[in-house]
Amino acid sequence: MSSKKPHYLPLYEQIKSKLIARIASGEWPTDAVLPSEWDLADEFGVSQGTVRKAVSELTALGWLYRQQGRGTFVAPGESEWGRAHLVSPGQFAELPDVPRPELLAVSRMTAPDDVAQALGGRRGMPLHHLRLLWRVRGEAVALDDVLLPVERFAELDARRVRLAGGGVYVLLERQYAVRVRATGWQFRAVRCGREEAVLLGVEPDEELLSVVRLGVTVDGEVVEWRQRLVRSRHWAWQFDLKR
Amino acid sequence: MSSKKPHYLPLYEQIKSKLIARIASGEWPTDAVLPSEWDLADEFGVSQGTVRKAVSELTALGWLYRQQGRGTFVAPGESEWGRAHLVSPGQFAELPDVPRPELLAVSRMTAPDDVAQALGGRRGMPLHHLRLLWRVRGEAVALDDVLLPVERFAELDARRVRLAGGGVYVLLERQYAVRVRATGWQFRAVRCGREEAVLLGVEPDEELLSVVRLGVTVDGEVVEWRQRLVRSRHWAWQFDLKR
DNA sequence: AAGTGGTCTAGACCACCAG
DNA sequence: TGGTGGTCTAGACCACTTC
Repeated sequence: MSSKKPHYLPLYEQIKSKLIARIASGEWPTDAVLPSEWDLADEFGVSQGTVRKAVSELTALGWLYRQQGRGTFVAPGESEWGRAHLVSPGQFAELPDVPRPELLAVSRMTAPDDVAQALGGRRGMPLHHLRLLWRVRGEAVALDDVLLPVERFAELDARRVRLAGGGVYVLLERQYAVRVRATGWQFRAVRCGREEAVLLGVEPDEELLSVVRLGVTVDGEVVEWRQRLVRSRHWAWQFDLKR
Repeated sequence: MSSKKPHYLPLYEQIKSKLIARIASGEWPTDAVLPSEWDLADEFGVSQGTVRKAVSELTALGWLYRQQGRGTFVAPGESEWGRAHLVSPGQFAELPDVPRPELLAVSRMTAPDDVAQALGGRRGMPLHHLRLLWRVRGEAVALDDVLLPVERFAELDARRVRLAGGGVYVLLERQYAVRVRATGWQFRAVRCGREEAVLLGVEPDEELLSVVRLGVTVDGEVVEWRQRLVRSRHWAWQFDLKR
C-alpha cells in the first residue's frame, strides 16, 4: 500500500479505535448507554476533553449519539436505504415512506469480473446471491441483488436471513458482528429485463433507476456488492446531505 | 416556523457566523489565508480553543481548509458537480473525467407549480432559464436546465454567464456574492425527449438519468432548481461520501 | 528560529435531564 | 439535587512549514 503512515497517533484516535472495537464486538448493543466522559477519561488515563473529542468524531461518523443531560448511546447500524428515501418526483419536503423488504431467493454464483474486482477478490470467487423485493404499502418499488463473498460469510441461508427480518445488514451485524456501511453509489438509467419486469410488476423495457453500491466494514474491507433497481415513474430516490 | 430557538448562542457559533459573513462578503477571496487562530482569538476576545472549534466546524462544512504549519484558507466554492463525478459503470476506483460546460441558451419563463413551490415562491414567478451542455473529451454527456428567480438575480444574461466561463456558481459568486450549495438530490430514470435527444446526440426515447436538485445559500434560502439529464449507457454518476 | 496548525491538560461553569 | 453532556479558558507542548 502507498498510504502514508503518520509517525504518531493522537490519543483521541487511539480512543476512537478502542471504542469502535468495543461497539463492533457487541459489548455495547444498540442504544446502550456508554460510561460518562469522565469515567472513560479515568479508564483511558486521559482528560475529559480528549475523550470528548473522540466521542464527538464517532458521533459525526454515526457510531454514537448524544443527549445532553442523559448520556452517550450506541447508534443503530445504517439501514439498507442509508440516507436515501423514496419520494414523489419534485416533492422535496415530503415525508418519506419506509420500504419493507421481502426475501425472494438465496443462491450461489461465481463472481463476474467487475464484481470480483470491486470486492477485491479473485476472478470467479464464490458469492452468495440474495434477492430482495422492497415494497411501499404493498406496492413493489425496488429489487435488490446482493452479492456477498462466501468465504467471508459461511453458513448463510434463507432461514437465517428470514430470522433477521429480511434485513441483510441486521443479519450481518447479529450473525457475524460486522457493521456494513454503504459507500460509493453509482446511479444509472437502465432498461428493465424480462425477469425483473415480472418481479417488479412493470413492462419489460421500462426505464429503471439502477443504483450500484459497495458495502464496507469498519476496517475498510469491501464485503458487499449490491445493485438496486428502482421503479421511477412514480418514485424518485432522494438523497439528503447535511454537509 | 416551528424551529426551536435556543435561549443562548455559544461563542463558537457566533464566531462561525461572523467568519461566514466575511467569507461570503468577499473580504477574503478563495484561497486567501485567514489570520492565525491566535490573532482571531484576540480580535473576537475569546480563547484560541474557541476559535479553533469554530474554524474546525467551518472546515468540516467545506468553507475553509487548513494546512498544518501554513495556515487556514478559504475553500473554493462547490463545483456544479459537487461530490459527484462520471465514471464507467462498475468501476469504482477510476479516475474521473472532468466535464466542461457549454452555455446553450438563456431565456425567461414562468415557474411551473412544483418548481415555484420548491423555490419557496409564488405560482408563475418569473425565472431565468439557463441551458448547459456538459462534455467529456468533446462528447456530450449531460444537459442541465437551470432555473433561477429573476427577482433574486436581476440583469442576468448570456454575456455575463459566458464571462464567468460558463459556470453558473462562479457567476453567482462573482456577480451576486452568493455561494450556492447543492442539496437534496432526486434521482430518476426517464425517457429522452425529442429536443434533448438532438442536443445530447442520442436517440429519442433512450433512457436517461435525471437528477433534480436544489441550490441553497448560506442562509438556507432556496435560489436554484436544476435538472440534469445524463447519458448513462456508458457513464455512471458516482457519489462518494466520506461519512 | 519563528509562526502556524494540532494535541492535551486541569479546571471552571452552564444547560439539561431524571430522580 | 446529582449526574450528564456542552462550552470556555489559560497554558503547555508537539508537528510541520517557511525563511
